[in-house]
Amino acid sequence: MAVKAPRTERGRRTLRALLDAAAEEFGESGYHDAGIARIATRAGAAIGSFYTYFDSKEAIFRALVADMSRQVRETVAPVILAAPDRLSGEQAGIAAFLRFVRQHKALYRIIDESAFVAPDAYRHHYESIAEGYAASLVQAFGAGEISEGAMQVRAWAIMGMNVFLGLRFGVWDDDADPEAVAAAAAELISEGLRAR
Amino acid sequence: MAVKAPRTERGRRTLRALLDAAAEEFGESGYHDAGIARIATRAGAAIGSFYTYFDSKEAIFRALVADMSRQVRETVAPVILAAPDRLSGEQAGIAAFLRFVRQHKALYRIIDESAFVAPDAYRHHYESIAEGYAASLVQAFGAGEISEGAMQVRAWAIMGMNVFLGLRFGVWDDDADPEAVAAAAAELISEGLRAR
DNA sequence: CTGAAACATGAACCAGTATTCAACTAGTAT
DNA sequence: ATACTAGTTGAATACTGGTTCATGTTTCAG
Repeated sequence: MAVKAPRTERGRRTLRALLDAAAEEFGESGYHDAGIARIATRAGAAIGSFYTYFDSKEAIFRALVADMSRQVRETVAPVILAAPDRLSGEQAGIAAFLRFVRQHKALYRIIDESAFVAPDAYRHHYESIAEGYAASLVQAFGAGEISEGAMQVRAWAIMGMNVFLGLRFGVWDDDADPEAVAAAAAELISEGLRAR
Repeated sequence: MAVKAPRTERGRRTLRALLDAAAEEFGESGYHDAGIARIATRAGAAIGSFYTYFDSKEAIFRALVADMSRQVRETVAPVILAAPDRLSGEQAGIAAFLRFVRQHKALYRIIDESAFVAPDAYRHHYESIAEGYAASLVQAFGAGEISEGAMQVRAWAIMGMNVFLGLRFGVWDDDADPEAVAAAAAELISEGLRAR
């Protein structure tokens, strides 16, 4: 088993501390330069305790990816769903995503790096988002809100947009106004570039 | 110096062979699992010869990123410029990019991984593309082809779309028709999602 | 209280691999 | 021909850092 479940309260605390410490360490140093010893130290635990809960460096990394994947979806999805229609939801979703990225830069890096450390986890993350996204596009089409088109392609295109905007205006640049970026992006998605 | 210039024809051949071998090795195994010894073997050279031309593993990786960054731009940019207008150029550009990715999956992976191995190189790659992209959008706006809007944001958004479509329909999925994907994406960029 | 299971500890181990280096060969200019 | 420079070689080195493990401590059910 990659991750061993603790049986006491003390164990749960240590496990939680290790996960939090790992998020910081991986986020700051990247997978390669992150060290088990440093993760343990950050968590106020010994190296041996690390191996009480995780089989390997990769195991804790995968656990983190799953954890964050869930966090992103649980943060953004409700915001989109709360909107009155798909297109206004778009803007709210992008803004929510940008704010999330700002507050969790480390986590964002980790998901990106999973493309190389744990490709299957990475793929699963984006495929599950794309699936939900495509489904909601189909629904919006049914409601007459959006035009006909290849929803799979659209879902991936919009996801890529979000990810790059998150990188550029969330991780790299702290000053840009998330709402303004989201507005420009949402307008692109809704109306396209063509002059009217 | 990170990369030492050869002084003879023989040296240039070896350097070239090492770069090609490194592209294969990094592409197949990723930065971490790639080995200098294996790169040298693939190139038909000795380990020592590797260090005749490159200071370190990271040095050859950076050299590759720069090399590929150039290749991508030199492949896609002319296709876009050859188009009669910005919007039809968009579709041609996406299709060209998808085809490029298919033919150079390894290279594509390397640029992506540079985000973690050589963040400055990664940033430089996308910033230089975004810059050219934004400039051409401004020009298209001047020509009355596209609407007003934040060109920086648009450039990054469209770049992100391309990258994700490249990943999903270029690297992961060989079967999808690049032209069809490009058409759907270009239509999204030009017209947006809104039903008319 | 008591014993067993869960948990904690960190020095030591060891595998993998980037890098060095001293001896050698090929090429070239004078 | 000679000498000098560029290029080649791969075993040995050096070092990093993930993982193991024997020993000690805490928790808690009965």
